[in-house]
Amino acid sequence: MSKMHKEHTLTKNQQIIFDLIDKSPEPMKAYSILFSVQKKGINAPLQVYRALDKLVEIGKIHKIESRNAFIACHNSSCQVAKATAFSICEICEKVTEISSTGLSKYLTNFKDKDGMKYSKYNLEFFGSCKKCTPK
Amino acid sequence: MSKMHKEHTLTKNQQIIFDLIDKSPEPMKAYSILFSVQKKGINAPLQVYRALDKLVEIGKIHKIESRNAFIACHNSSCQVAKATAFSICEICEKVTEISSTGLSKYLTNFKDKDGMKYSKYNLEFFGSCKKCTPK
DNA sequence: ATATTAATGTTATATTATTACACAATGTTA
DNA sequence: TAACATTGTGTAATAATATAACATTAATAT
Repeated sequence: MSKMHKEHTLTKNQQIIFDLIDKSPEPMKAYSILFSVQKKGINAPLQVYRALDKLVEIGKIHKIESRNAFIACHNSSCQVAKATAFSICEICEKVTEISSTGLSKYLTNFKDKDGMKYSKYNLEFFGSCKKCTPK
Repeated sequence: MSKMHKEHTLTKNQQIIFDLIDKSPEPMKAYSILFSVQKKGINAPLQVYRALDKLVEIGKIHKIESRNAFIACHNSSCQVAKATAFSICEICEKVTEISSTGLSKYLTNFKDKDGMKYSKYNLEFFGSCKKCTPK
């Protein structure tokens, strides 16, 4: 039992769409996914959005909110999408999921002064990646 | 010189739209802003989006990415929109800007293991606010 | 004054996402 | 296994969010 979260058997549409996102080196947008899977019989936006919703829900993919795009989860410690952090290069748009135990501990334990109970967070860092930063 | 950021003189459209957002108890969406300001001579989406872009740029308002909505900045320490954190109640959709020196210090100084240089971050916490949390 | 930059007004269009409805597959559970 | 509930599918239509392109005007800088 090394997996952090329950295995879900993906349905056909979910599997097709997950595989596509998982293989993509960059975040994918819903309509670009749609165009890519039309040869596989997925014809309508809703079919894509439904699969995306489910995949996000079970933590197989994450939505990059500032980009309206989706990437596969490569971080077993981001317990079912409850605690996500990304770095985003504003030059080349490369997005990387951050897996820092320190960061996730800090944020998971963070309490605001209003005593609000948090069940989830999403953090997006912006900057320029190593490649795009002039020496 | 108590202000954290340079004063910008807002243009007419910018001022109208800022005032509206500033008075709103909840985040406002672009098209709801558009409907509200049509009596004041702002007729087209682009006029709203242009003002919003500028207001975000100078730090007078922030965009809540997960909601596609905008709130006025009430946090002098969020240096021109470079470092923003919000708490979002998933029940009543109340959004509050978090001003925690500890949090902003921690995140501003955070370095990932790829050595990426960050110039900005946005953090959104989700949960249920005091009002919406059953005792 | 004139060059430059920033903002405006307008039309059209692109992109992102959801509603509504009918039906099929799968999973309980009695 | 029959009945029921739940989840997923397919399709059409439409809503909601955001930008492109172009002409013009206002503000700022030299």
